Amino acid sequence: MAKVNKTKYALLGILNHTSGSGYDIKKVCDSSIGHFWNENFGHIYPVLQRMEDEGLITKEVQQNEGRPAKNIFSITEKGKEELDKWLLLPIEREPIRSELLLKIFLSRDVPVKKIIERIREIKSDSEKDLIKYSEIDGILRSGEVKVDKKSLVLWLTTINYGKQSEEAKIKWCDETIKSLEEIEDL
Amino acid sequence: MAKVNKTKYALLGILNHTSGSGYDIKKVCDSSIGHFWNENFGHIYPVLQRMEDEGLITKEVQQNEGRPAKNIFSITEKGKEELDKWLLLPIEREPIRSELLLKIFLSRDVPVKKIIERIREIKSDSEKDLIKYSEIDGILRSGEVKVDKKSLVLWLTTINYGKQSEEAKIKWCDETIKSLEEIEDL
DNA sequence: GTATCCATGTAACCAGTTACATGATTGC
DNA sequence: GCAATCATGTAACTGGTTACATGGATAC
Repeated sequence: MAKVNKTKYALLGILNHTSGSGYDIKKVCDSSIGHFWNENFGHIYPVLQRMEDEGLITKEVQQNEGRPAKNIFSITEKGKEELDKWLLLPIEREPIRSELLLKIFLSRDVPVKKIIERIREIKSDSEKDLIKYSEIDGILRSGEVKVDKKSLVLWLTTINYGKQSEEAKIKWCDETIKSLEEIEDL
Repeated sequence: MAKVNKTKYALLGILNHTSGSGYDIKKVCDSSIGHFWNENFGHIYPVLQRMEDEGLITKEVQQNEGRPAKNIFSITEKGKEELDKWLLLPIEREPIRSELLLKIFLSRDVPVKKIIERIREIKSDSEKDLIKYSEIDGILRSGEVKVDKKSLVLWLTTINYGKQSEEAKIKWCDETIKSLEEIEDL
């Protein structure tokens, strides 16, 4: 079984929400879903092209004064069907690759002090992320963002996922530093 | 900046612990570090070849009666240096791509009941994983596995990471199911 | 007699990344 | 004057996956 192109579904899903250009999609990826999804232009444009060829989306050129023309893409019925089908498919357990855990696992010959330093950095990053999540949560709950109730709930759950993950990571950092300090003389 | 080949360092790290064949390495990947790292033969063999060419490892053919010959690889001084250098480098924040969160985020048109079903599956998977982690933890603590004290502590922290993550995920599932039940009529 | 393990490797393929090219406009 | 934003795209590349090929040994 060949690897599924998930970019396709991500773009389809974003266009299902609002029609837009490749550039617009990239903005959504960087802002709204940046905490769990990323895309880059080098992939977005060719995939949009392919999707148009497959009839999943349609292109409409929009002229703008003083600005470059935009290719506005919209999802078709066929595209909508394909998206819905994918959304109902079980979530694939993708193989994990954690550089952090690999490094820890292999750090027998690294001085314990250095490892602790590294973990402290990780913890500090997580703390910053946690604050960011709280901020996004606040913005979403403030009502500033115009969005239907159901989507709002769904979006909040993705933020909550981030929060839970970071909290767990911080707890792990604390516990790890503690056990490392106990063997610091080794 | 080109993407770094992490397989290289994973293999180097494993060989730094014990010399062995590609087949042996694959076994380590599937068992000891399977919960946070994966490799496949189609990548292991060519990378080992390349590493030998670069002088990071050496090959020795080992003949065995009644079994296929094995290529036993050992890390060289140069390889050890490169590994140590990498281990001290800050951990790269790799872009995350969570199919779970993407699907949730895009599920506006999916019936809430279906989403809840899906989350229950996720929760059940996490519960199973949690049990597995506890089992591995037990084995490591039992003293059955022959390993130096420092490595043992490091390995236990990777297991603990898994535990914390799964616990956080379970908590998220519960909270998510609860908020979805509140909007089930939408 | 059949499945699994041992053991190595190649070929085809695809997803995704980075760098480059182009050029106008707006804000500081 | 400079940086950032708007906007689209291509080319080169690499990392990693899957499928295929081979074949003996062992366990049930």
